[in-house]
Amino acid sequence: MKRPRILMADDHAIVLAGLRKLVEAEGEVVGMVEDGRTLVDMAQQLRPDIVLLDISMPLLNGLDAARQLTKLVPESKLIFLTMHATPTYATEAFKAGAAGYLIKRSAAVELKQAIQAVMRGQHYMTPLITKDVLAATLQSQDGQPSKPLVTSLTQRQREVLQLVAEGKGTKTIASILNISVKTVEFHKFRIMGELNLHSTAELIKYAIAEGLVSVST
Amino acid sequence: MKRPRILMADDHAIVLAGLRKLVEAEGEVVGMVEDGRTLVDMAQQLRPDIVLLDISMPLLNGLDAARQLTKLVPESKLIFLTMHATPTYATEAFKAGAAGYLIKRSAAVELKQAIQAVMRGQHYMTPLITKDVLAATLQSQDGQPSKPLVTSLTQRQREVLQLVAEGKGTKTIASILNISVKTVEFHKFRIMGELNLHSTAELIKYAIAEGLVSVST
DNA sequence: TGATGATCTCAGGGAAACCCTGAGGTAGCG
DNA sequence: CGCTACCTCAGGGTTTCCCTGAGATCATCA
Repeated sequence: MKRPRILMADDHAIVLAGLRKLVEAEGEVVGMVEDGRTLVDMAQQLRPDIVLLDISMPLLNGLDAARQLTKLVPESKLIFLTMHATPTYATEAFKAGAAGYLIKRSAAVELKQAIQAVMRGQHYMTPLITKDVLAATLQSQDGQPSKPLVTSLTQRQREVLQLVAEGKGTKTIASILNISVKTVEFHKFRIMGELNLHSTAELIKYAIAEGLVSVST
Repeated sequence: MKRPRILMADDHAIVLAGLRKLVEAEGEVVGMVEDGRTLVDMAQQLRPDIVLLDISMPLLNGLDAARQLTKLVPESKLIFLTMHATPTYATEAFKAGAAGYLIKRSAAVELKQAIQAVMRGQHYMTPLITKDVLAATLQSQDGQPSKPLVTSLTQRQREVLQLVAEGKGTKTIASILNISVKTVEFHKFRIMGELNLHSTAELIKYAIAEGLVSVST
């Protein structure tokens, strides 16, 4: 197989230098950039086989950079390597034209697998989040597949979730909503099943991430 | 100069693997771990010359790990390598016994400089934030020291709080810390009293606001 | 119209956590 | 030495957690 020419983009310079050592085992690193705008410029000049990029970058974020690159340099395969492990970011990445999605918690060997997969014309997603991504897409077949998962909850479930995240006890929530404690417990149970969460702590962090409640209170 | 034995800690596996390649040019990498608690264990066994560690790590954050390591393995020099570029974290790190502080935006060459500096018994701080650190120090001379961190809690209380906020159950926390469930409950009780909080939900939001844990994980 | 699916409602019940009180052990310090 | 701070743990009543089963309502669809 042809040795791919690779352009790398990450705003963490020291991390980028380290990753280069790993990537050099799989291909030729033709450039390294530290912001999205420079990435778009360099990609047009270098026309690399693979662009390895982060999402969080100055001047232009990785998702918007990807949307431009799919039009400007359609022959380059895009592989995201980011700390974001949420299904929302992953689906956005693929909608933006990505061929691969890794997270920084992924094992180093996944980098090799992803590069080889996209060079074969295949897609690659880190197994660490495939389950969540599938769950998210299945639940939103009709509507936009990239909306936050909170929309898959019912009205009542969102009410309960917010009160839980605000620190209200089960009994308090029951009296606020004029339902029994058992019903509140049931809603929490269903919410956790729906979102694939397994503790009240995760429930609260989810509500915070979705903006249902604020941390400053 | 003696070739230093280095232990590395970062919860981003793929980043860690890349950094290893850089570090191997400066010393012998004797181990790599992905959480703070394993770091403390391994450091006691390996007694490395240098510990290169992140702040954000599961089970035990890097700052608390450093506080333990300065007592348990005082001969090991601690170099932080983190994405946190705020003076607060940097000063906390040095108060916790660090000999070096880098951020992930630092240039790769700084890694070499930091390692060599601490091996000579000197300290190293990335020039990217020295100005801010000095400004913060001067500002805190006259007025109150600006410290939003969880310093009012004891070491043990912070450990429990982090695990609670990570979504671990009381029984799980007890086994991780090798103490009884009752002791874990007691710590939570004292933490809530100390912080004037009244539910696990508020506890979690507090930990998030203080940066003990991240919502995106 | 009857069937179906989605939702809300609630109970049972064992396990676990919550909340508080009391109390012993250890380390540092004046 | 006494004092303080901290960690440790038990007891025990109350509450919540987690899951299963089940009836009621309502909109939609065949």
